[in-house]
Amino acid sequence: MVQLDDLDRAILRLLKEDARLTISEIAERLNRPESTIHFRIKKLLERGVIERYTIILGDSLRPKAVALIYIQAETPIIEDFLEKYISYIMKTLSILPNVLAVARSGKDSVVALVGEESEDKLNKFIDETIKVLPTLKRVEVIPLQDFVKGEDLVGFLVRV
Amino acid sequence: MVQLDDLDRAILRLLKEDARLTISEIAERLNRPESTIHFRIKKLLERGVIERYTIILGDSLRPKAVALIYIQAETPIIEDFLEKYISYIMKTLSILPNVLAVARSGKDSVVALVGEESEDKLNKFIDETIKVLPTLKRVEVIPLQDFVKGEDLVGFLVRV
DNA sequence: TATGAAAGACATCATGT
DNA sequence: ACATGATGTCTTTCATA
Repeated sequence: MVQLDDLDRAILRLLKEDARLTISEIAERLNRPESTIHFRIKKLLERGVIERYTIILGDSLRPKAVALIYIQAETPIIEDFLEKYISYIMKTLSILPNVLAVARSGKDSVVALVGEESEDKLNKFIDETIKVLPTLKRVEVIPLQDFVKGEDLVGFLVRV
Repeated sequence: MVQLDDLDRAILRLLKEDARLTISEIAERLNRPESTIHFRIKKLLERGVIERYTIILGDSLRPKAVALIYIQAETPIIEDFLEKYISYIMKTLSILPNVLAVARSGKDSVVALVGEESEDKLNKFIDETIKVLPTLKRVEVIPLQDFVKGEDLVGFLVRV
């Protein structure tokens, strides 16, 4: 479906590190003419290989305490209600500003990535805002510390 | 620690959506002179509020099946060995290209975000590459489907 | 810190190899 | 895929408030 050659990949890698590199800088580093780099990036955008450009926010704006929350919904008497439970939970979580990401997990579960300024606030948030949602059967909290890979994930997700 | 006014926040929000907006476009949208926008962005970069610029890769390069893996390490006879177990697990996972993120979780656990082209390949990868690591006590797989928030997380993390 | 104006750098496009 | 040149736009800097 996607055909990328070495040059495409090299360009993508450079832009991933620093999307503000100018075409001439990229051209110089890869020893190719500017016109070629320009053409390639244009194509990568047209093909949707590059979806969009964005910024990663620094430490000062990032929550200091983050955790994954695994939420299992109650099994309703009427089976069709499960979908309603799930979509209610997901929508409610999505609205909250310190919920960084929400995804469904299997038939009856939802996973959320949450962040707060401190551990205390995070625990308070989980107890007072998440655990009180209706139709929950089980809530597991998986704290995340010390990222070894994907560290700037939080700086990418955090809103301002 | 960080002092952001409304203009800073407005700029950050625009850049988060599209970091290729030119200074003049931003200036126009926010009804401020270009030099002011330029000055603000410069300051945001200097202060590290904006950490860096990057690209988000599109669907074609993203793994179709992603899951969180919760890994608990064995409790060693000699307590000091736990740290060695954990750091071995984390380092090993980090090297793998389809492991998108790795973080520690508490004393004896690690969480990894993994992605593969298909569910089959993902399960195969988990069985053949993750579960066979030494010193594991417990491995929980939490599949992620249908992101409702933070959807382009995968396009942000995926490598090329 | 904000602004306006000027200078230089850059992206973009057309054309041809 | 690469080269070149023309064009308009954008960034950057600086003097000033």
